[in-house]
Amino acid sequence: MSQHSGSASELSEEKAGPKTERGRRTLRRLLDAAGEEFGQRGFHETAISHITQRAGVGLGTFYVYFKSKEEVFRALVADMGARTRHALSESVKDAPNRLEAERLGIRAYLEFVRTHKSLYRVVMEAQFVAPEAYRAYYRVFSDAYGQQLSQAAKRGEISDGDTDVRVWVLMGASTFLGLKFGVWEDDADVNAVSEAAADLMINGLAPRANKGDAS
Amino acid sequence: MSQHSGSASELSEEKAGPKTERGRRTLRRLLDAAGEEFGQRGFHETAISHITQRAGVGLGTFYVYFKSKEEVFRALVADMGARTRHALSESVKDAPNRLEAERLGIRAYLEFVRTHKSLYRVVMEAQFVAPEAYRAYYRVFSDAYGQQLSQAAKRGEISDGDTDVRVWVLMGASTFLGLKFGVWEDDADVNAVSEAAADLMINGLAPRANKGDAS
DNA sequence: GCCGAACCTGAATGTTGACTCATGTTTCAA
DNA sequence: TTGAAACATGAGTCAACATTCAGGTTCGGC
Repeated sequence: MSQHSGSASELSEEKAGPKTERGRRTLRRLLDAAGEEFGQRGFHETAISHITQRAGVGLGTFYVYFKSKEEVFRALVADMGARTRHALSESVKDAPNRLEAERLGIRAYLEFVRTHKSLYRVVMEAQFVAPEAYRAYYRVFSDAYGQQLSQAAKRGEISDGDTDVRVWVLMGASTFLGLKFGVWEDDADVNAVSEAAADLMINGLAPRANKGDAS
Repeated sequence: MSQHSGSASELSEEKAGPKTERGRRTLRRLLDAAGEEFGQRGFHETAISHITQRAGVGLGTFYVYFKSKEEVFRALVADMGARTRHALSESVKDAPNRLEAERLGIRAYLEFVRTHKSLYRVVMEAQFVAPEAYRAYYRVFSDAYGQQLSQAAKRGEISDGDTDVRVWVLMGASTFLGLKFGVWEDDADVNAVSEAAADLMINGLAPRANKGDAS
């Protein structure tokens, strides 16, 4: 209901980025500043004036680029989603099989979180500030992830099992590892952590049948 | 610095619950109302007046029992921690071994989340509203969980591995399952979900060596 | 060297809501 | 019965922003 924006040509409902170079630069400054502030102080502790000050622009300028505080926040969540997906698919690109892809994925994810702590916190806070954006973030993720797992199972690279459940178990594991070892303890050995985690995800907790291991 | 509360006998720094029955009842009403409101609308969307109205008391009464909005919130997080720990240790009480305990724990956790959605959301939001309480919540959890895993490994009931990492992987998995199948899709089959999850945690993704399974 | 579009600005507005406090009311031990 | 401790109350205070707006400034094509 209430879908009457006026002009008939804009189906996508308002968009249109900056027209000049100056505008694009200002937009980027605002986005970066917002990411830092939201990530550091959280959504509610961050005032628009904090963002504009950090960006080095006037308060009013903010509203030239965004309709509201929530809007930047949503933009940041979407941005983080795109970047994360990109980083992960890159890191997994030439994995020989799914188990190896998992291993690589976990490591890449941890490293990515470390180098994007602010945006990572933004995504997590989105659960409360922008629930729809949060769900969308994980929906996109889980859809792609589920595809991969199903196909791998079909190929026999991994055992059969409930894909949906597996996806959420794996995303949860990565997310918590990211929080603990990426954000809170950013001095931990990423390598060791991701190896241990991958081992658990691949082999489970069950005791190994035979201890003999040929190199 | 600045530790001069006056009376010398109060080492624990302010506490002292209600003295009368009336007081205890009012306190409980406020806590319950706060849990509901915070869980439903979130910390920042909840006004103290919402809480007192739901509790059926005057606005000022709130401040008879709590020093601030944050304080109730923290109390709720602590309460949820205690309840969750209790529910889980009960459910796992007579598991024959650790793998079985994991299976039971996951199911119990999911069920618990379903029946305590509001407080569950409060705990998650604590990450941003009361970070210290949030970390404490997981610290207590992971300490106990780590103990269990280490001992089980020593007993040979589970394979060896980095306990700290495992604890966080498992907590993350449960938390996300709780969010997805406990809060968001509360019509999913808890049984199926927890079985599938337990299977993954216990056996991992790796293809089973021999398909033959003797009952 | 001019014009309109694009962009910039920060003082002013208006709302919201946590917290205070002066004033009751209830309880209960003596 | 009584007085004081415990409890209850809600109008009023006050600071903190999000958002608006009326009035600039800069830029690129001509």
